Parts: sequence; C-alpha cells; structure tokens
Amino acid sequence: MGKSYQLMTISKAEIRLGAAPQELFCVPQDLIPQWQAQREKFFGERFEVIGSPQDARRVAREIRDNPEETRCFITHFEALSRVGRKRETLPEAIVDGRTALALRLYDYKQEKRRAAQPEADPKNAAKGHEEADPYVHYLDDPDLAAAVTTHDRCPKCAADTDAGWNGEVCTATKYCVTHGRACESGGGGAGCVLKGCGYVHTRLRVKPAASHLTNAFRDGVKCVDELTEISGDSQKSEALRALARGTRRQGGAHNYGGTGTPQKNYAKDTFWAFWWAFGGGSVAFPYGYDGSQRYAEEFNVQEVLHGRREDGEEHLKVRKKTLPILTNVSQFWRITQPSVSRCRKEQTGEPLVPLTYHPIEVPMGVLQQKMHAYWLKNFPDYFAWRYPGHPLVREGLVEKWAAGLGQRWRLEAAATMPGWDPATLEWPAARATLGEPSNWTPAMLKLLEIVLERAGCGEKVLVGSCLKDLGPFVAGALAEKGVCANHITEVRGEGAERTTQTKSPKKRARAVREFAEGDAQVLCAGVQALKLGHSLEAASSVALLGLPDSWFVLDQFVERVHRLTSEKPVNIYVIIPRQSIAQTKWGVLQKKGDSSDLAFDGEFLPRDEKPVNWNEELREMRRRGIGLNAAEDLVPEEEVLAAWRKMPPLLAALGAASSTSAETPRAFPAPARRPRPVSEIPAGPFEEVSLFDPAPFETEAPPRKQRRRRRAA
DNA sequence: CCTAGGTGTCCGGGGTAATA
DNA sequence: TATTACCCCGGACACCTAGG
Repeated sequence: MGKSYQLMTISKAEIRLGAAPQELFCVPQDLIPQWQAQREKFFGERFEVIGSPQDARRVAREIRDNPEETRCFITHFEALSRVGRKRETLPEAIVDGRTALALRLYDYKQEKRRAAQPEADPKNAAKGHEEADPYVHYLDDPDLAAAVTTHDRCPKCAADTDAGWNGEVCTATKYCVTHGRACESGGGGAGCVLKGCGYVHTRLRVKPAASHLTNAFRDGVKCVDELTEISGDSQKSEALRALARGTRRQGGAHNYGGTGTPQKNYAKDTFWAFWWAFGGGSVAFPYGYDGSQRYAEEFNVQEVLHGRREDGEEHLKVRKKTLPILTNVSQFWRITQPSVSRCRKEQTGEPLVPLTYHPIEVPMGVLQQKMHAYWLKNFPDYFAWRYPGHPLVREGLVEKWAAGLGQRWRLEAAATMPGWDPATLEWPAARATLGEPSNWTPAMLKLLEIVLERAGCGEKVLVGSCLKDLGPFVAGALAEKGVCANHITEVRGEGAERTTQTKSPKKRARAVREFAEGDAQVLCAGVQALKLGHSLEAASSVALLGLPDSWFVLDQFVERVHRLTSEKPVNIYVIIPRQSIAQTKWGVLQKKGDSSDLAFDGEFLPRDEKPVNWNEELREMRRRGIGLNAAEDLVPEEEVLAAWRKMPPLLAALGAASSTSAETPRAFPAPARRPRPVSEIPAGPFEEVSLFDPAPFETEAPPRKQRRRRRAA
C-alpha cells in the first residue's frame, strides 16, 4: 500500500502549495474499501464516493458553487467509463441514413434562421424551446410518409417487424454483419460474420461522468491508481483520458498517477499514462492526443521491410514492425526523470518480509506422460480431424504451426490437469489410446500436500494456475479433507455439459474477501484473475501448478501476497512435472524475469529480447524424444489417488498433533526424496535457497508415507 | 486457432412497497 | 387481499483485450 499513501500525501502537499482544495482519486472498484481504510488511518477522514454519472454531475455543481470548500472524493474506472444514458423511449426516426441526415440538416438551418430573427416567427415564440418530436412534421409530409422509420425497421440491423423488431426492441436472429441482412450466402460466404442484434430504441445519451469531473477538478488534484490501465483504446482508457481532456494544463495542473508496473515491453504502453500525468503537448511531454504513433516510433526500435527488386518496390517500405526494444534511452530519461518517482518496495525503508521461490520438480504420472507424448506426436492428426476443411490442413502445414493451433494447450493440459483437456475428451482416437484421463498426477498430489501442510500450520494459501478449471477441482479435493477452500469460478452442468466460467465481479469479490478476511483457508484462482489491486497479505504461501506465459503476470500474482503489510515470510511453491512443457516454461519465465526491469531503474541493458518460438521449442522436444524414454521415473495414477485417499483429513491431523505436541501442528512430513538441487535449475532472478525450507518439514515421517515415497523415487 | 479475463447491456425472477 | 410498480440481482449474450 505504499503507493496509495504516497499519492494521498502528494495530493495534500499540492493543496498546501496552492491547488484548489478538492481531491479526486480514481481506483479499481474492488479497492474502494481498502482506500477508505487507508484514508481513515492516515488522515482521519473518509472519501465521498462518486459512483455514477448523476453523482458526478451533482459534485461538479457543488464544487462550482463552493470552490473554497475542502473535500476529497473517490471514484472507480467503471463509473467513469459508464456511458451516461437515460431510459426513455426515443422518438420515431427515419431509418435511411441519407434521408435522415438531409432532414436534420434542413431542421438545423430552420432552427438557425429562427434564432437569427426570433420575432419573425410567431410559431416559434409560442412554442419556446419545448419543441416536441422533431420527426413528427416529416411524417405529416406526404412525400416522406413512405419513408421507412423505426416503427417498421430496426435501425441497427434493418430487421422488419416479421423478423423480430417490435418498434422498440430487436430480438431478430443472427445476421451477417459484413453484407447486412440481405446477405446472399446466408452468412456462410467469404468474409461473413454472424452476430445478433439486440438493439433497443429507448436510450438517450447524456454526458458521461468524466466530462463533469474534468471541469470540476481542473484546479484541484486528480490521482489515478493503477495508471497502466490507460493503455490501449479501451472504454476504460478513454474515460480516464477524458478526465484530463484538453491541451497542456487545461486537462488539470495537478494530475498524478501511481502504478506498480510502468512498462511491459512496448513504449506505447506508457504513452497514455505519461500523457495523462504530464499533460499532452506540454513542455514536459511534447506529444499530443494523436502523438502515440510518433512516441512509439521514437522510443522503440523499428524494423522495416523493403519491397522486392523484381516488383520495382525496393525503395518502398512494404512492412513495418515495432520491436520490444527501447531506444533513444537518454532522451527517454530526460522526459521521464523529472516527473517520475520510482520507489520500489525494498526502498521504502519499511521492513519487507522475505520472498522465496521453491521450484519443486515431481515425476510425471504414467498416463500423464503417455498423454504428453501422444499430443506431442499426434496433434496434426487431431487438427485434421477437427477442422477437415482448414487451409493449413490442405497445405499440410499443421505440424509447422502446431504451437499456435492449440498443441501447446494440449501439452499444458497434460502437465497440469489431464482430466480437463477438451481435445482428449472429444477425439475418439485419443480416447482409444489414452483412455480416461486422470487428474491424479504426482504434481497434483504434491500441490494438495503442500496446501494441506501449510493449512495445517494455520497459514492461508493462495493456489494459482493458468487453467481456471484447476480451481474447482482443487477446492473440491481439499473440501474432502476438511479444508475450507474458495475458488473464483462457477461450475455448471454435468458430464459433457460441464462448463466453468469466472465468477461475476461481485461473487468473485466475495470469494476473495472470505479468504482475505474470513474463514476460507485456501483461495484457488487463475493467475491472471487477481492482477490488479487485491491485497491478500493474510496469506503467506502461494502454490502454483500451471505457469503463466509472462513474468509480469506471475510477478503480479505473487505480489498480491507479498506486500508491505505482510507479516510472515512468503513462500512460493512452483510445481513442475519433470520433462513436461512446464519445465520449458519455467526456464523461459526466468529469462524473462531477468529483463523485466526496464529503463526506469537506470539498469537498462539494450538487449535483444526475442519472443519465444514455441513451434521451434516443440519441434526440439519432439526431436529429442522428451517424455518418450523416461519410463523409469513415473508414478501410476492409481497409486497417487490411493495415497491421497489415505491422507488424514486436516481436522483429524490437527487433533492428533495437538495431543502429542504443543508446537505448531505439523501434519505432513518432508518428502523422503529431495528435489533436484538448485544448481541444476537455470539461474534466474530468484534468491538461491534450498528448494524446501527445512524448518517446517522436520518432523518424522510416518512409515506409511515413506513407503509410498520410495516407490515414487 | 486457443485460452484467459473483463465490460456493457438486456431480461427475467424475486422481493417489497404502493395501490385498487 | 389481489394487483401493480419498482428495484435489485444474477444469468445470458455480445463484444473487447492480451497473449501465444
């Protein structure tokens, strides 16, 4: 929470130095309670919440009337991006665009003429500004009576009343967006895209919240948390940009932003953040609203491809590509240095608990290994079966591009959660060879063991995966052993109908809150789901099965737990099935982590960071036959399941432990076989530590457990 | 082509208060 | 007491973005 405290302090300081005494903070919606708590703790006051365009309008009015009053407000991105709309049936309008435009133009001119000589038109004086429906008089015109209006036809998709338009709501079936409702091929032709309509003729646009707030806080202080949200052109981003609309200081003289991760790979990621905070087209940041292209070209290396000599195009740049390599570093520093305060957690001077990564290698299961090898070899056949008419199948190029066509996910499933893999389930050939895939792999057991062990010590554990379906499975398994585990997905249906979806924001927030503040001991989440904001310092362990692709995502996930307010040392357990794709991924991640701190720390090395070529990696795996000859290091899935069944539930374990020892209950023993030493794992940005912190695992292993382990080894 | 997370919008169900 | 109006919430759907 160092960031929020800094922002609040700066904002107070600005007011002392002469800014208008109104503060506006904009933060992710989930975090408003957290910010309120911080505000109360440090400044003894609470924010007023702006949650809708109506609130924004009211606040803007109040500030205009009372500019000297000291007030602080908080709002969230969604409230800003919400387009202001009023529920009100719209007047009947002419559907044909050209006719409508011509009539509006005519109307506009009439209006102007009336405004120029108001007394000349007695009708106008009588009606005042309360002119009712501007379209009514067109409909009275016999020439226009035949025009098609919204009474007969949906203005968005042109469906008539027979096709599902009722004058107000369009319930028409899907249609081809490219060629309209009259598409000859019925949506099956080249370039056809089928989409539903759902247009409703009852909404009136009003000004969105941002437009009120920009003016109201022009002289006050505006602070945005997670400033990286304003990259790209999403609605959220546009709303935030609107909050600083105008050139130079018109957008507000006191704009501040906080972010944990200023830059990923491309300079354009930072453009809007700087534009927002420095003021577009100002001395500090000489790029305007349309300057992002130039900015990207100036600070990223550009790769251009000239045309071919045979075509006479050698002087032409036919293709241009922006590379994720920063250039003009000195210029970049001159722009950013005066305006950016970079403060890492380690530098706050606050005590920060240590963070330790424990990569744990486990053997693969027999079936798991078989599945891994099978998909490494047979993916092209599956693809040909699934998409018989696909151009790549006809050209015989599936093998070359397999990584991008889904092979990587098949291997990911094999390494993480074989029972999930939809391809294995739907392809009869795979089922014939592999049978029913089982989730009970040694990796899964290790994950559950670690969670039980840590939970047994009274800790809270965060479980992460790149497959969201791991959540319900792990939570279910843990529930069997008496552990209260939450997950953030929703499971619907049974058997083949079964689907899982991420819970809606509110439900998700509840699941997270139960974990952060309530009784839930374990939270299972997709690694990408908790990127922003959430503070989970109640947890002190993170267990990962199924790694994300980017270091950034992994780091963000871990940082939910490793915070300035964390009290216990944080341990990250990364479970890696030996010789699976997870091992390759882990290596790649560590390399990426090496170069993640770019220009801002002044430790920048202009290195050539190539994206990973997964097609190449998979070919290499296939060539070396990885996973094909490792039979001596495998554990049958039935044994894993049996071992899990035998494991005592948490409550029983706690009872037993407390009766024999007064110390922290230690229900689960250390693995008899030590994982590979760190020296054999490629060095990365991690502290070098023993893979398993020996302290909590020192108790004697019960004999039953050791027997299983020896067989596994 | 595959997977993930996320936002915006409408609709319908359930609950509640107002009204006939 | 029955009916109606209204609000809130969650589900369904469309659509967007990021990443490979």
